[in-house]
Amino acid sequence: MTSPRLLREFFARDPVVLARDLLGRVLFYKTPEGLLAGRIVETEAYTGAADPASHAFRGPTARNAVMFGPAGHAYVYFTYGMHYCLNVTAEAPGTAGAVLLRALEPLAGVEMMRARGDHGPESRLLSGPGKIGRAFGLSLDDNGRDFTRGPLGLAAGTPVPTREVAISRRIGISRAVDLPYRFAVASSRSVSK
DNA sequence: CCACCGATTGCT
DNA sequence: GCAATCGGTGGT
Repeated sequence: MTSPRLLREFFARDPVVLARDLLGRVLFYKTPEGLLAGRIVETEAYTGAADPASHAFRGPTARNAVMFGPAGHAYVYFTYGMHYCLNVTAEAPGTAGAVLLRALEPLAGVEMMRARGDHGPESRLLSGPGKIGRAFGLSLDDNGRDFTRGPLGLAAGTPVPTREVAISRRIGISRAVDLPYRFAVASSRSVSK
């Protein structure tokens, strides 16, 4: 997981496969104020035309444009009037696909995360997609960032064995509710509720 | 142009 | 169980 080219290949796959493979890897964000990082413990896959729950289901729009671009870029969307959620794009250009990062275990920058207002237990600072957006200070300015270059990126981390992976239905959606596209590290206290 | 509603969270 | 809070989306 070092060269931009190898990273690009890693991301440019079926988002369902990518969502599983992202577990255990490390998401980092090098901000001017310091390093933020977390171990990925919960993800969800969203595909395109075949997935009614995906923002890309009805085709390209201004909001979902990066989902149709090259893999390995941040798709950040604003929802419920207050939350910013982070995805990493998948698939080849022209084909929509993304993985929603739903929960991380904090590894670095806990002070900075707390400074943004969450005073709960450390293990719960990043235990939900909206909480990741808040703790990392994400906004629409981050939409489209290249994970293979910029301050936002992925480090190898440690592999998660199959017996530790819990596969289930996606959370908070009203369509395509039966697809087993959610992946979580069973033993982690940081998985969303 | 307008009305609806969401890939959420936290409090009652 | 439900309010907060607002821009994207789709229909008129």
